[in-house]
Amino acid sequence: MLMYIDLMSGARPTQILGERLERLTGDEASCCVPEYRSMGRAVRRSPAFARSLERMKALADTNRLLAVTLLQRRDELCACEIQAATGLSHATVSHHMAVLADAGLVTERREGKWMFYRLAPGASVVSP
Amino acid sequence: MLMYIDLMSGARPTQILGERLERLTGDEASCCVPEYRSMGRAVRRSPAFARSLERMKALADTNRLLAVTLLQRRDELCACEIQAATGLSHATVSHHMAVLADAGLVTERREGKWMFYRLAPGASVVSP
DNA sequence: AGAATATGTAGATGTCGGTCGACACGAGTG
DNA sequence: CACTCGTGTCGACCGACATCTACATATTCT
Repeated sequence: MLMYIDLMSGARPTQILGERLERLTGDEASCCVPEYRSMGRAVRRSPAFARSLERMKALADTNRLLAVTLLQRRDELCACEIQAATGLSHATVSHHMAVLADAGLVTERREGKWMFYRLAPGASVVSP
Repeated sequence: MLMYIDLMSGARPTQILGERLERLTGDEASCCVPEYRSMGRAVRRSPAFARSLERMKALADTNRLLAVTLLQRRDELCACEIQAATGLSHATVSHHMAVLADAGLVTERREGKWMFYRLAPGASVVSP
């Protein structure tokens, strides 16, 4: 079971290793050219980069990853069920689900007193 | 451009929503059944869960995600190039690349004084 | 209306980890 | 051998965030 996560949609894996190695063996004393500085800034400025980072941060927590994993099995869960599965206080669960929702990984649906969560379509799980 | 990240390979997305809703509308006062507690513990104990969490944590940092993104374009980079791109001290770069290597996302190759990094085959990037 | 339940919000606190400086080590070079 | 350069390791600092308690809000039921 795999999870798709988009990571820099605009990136193109150009293979210019030869050019770099040529520069390395040149007469330059150091391989740390300032070109890499601007390249790093350009990547960091990209909105796709910020979005990918936000999703990674959202999934880089034990309880949030647990919630997402459980949402893969039961396709919808209410907040109190997630609270039971994680053993956290309801306040912490509310915080975690808000983080997942802000990252676009889960969708919220209110039904009376209950709050139901689903995996967002963009974060859907596919079996290979 | 997508990145494959395995997330709980043993999970099977069974659809027992009807069963759960039936229990919700039953005579039980609360929907928070202790069954979810044991399910949460079972998922957390899984080695696949720990591995997925480790990878997510490894990618949930600005500079590490930047390094991985750059490794998608230039398929190999040395440590000093990553240092130039991130603007960090060499100590911090060394720490970050060790985290990525421990997570199985990059491979290290030593060549004299230089340390070269690549994306690990398991973390390869595929275009849809 | 009042009580009980489910969830959201605010503030406080404690811990994790990102960061750097200092030192060590190995490799190439004069 | 002495020196420089690239990198790894250790210790400390500090900001971010996960967590809780307490209170607030909304909904359902009596």
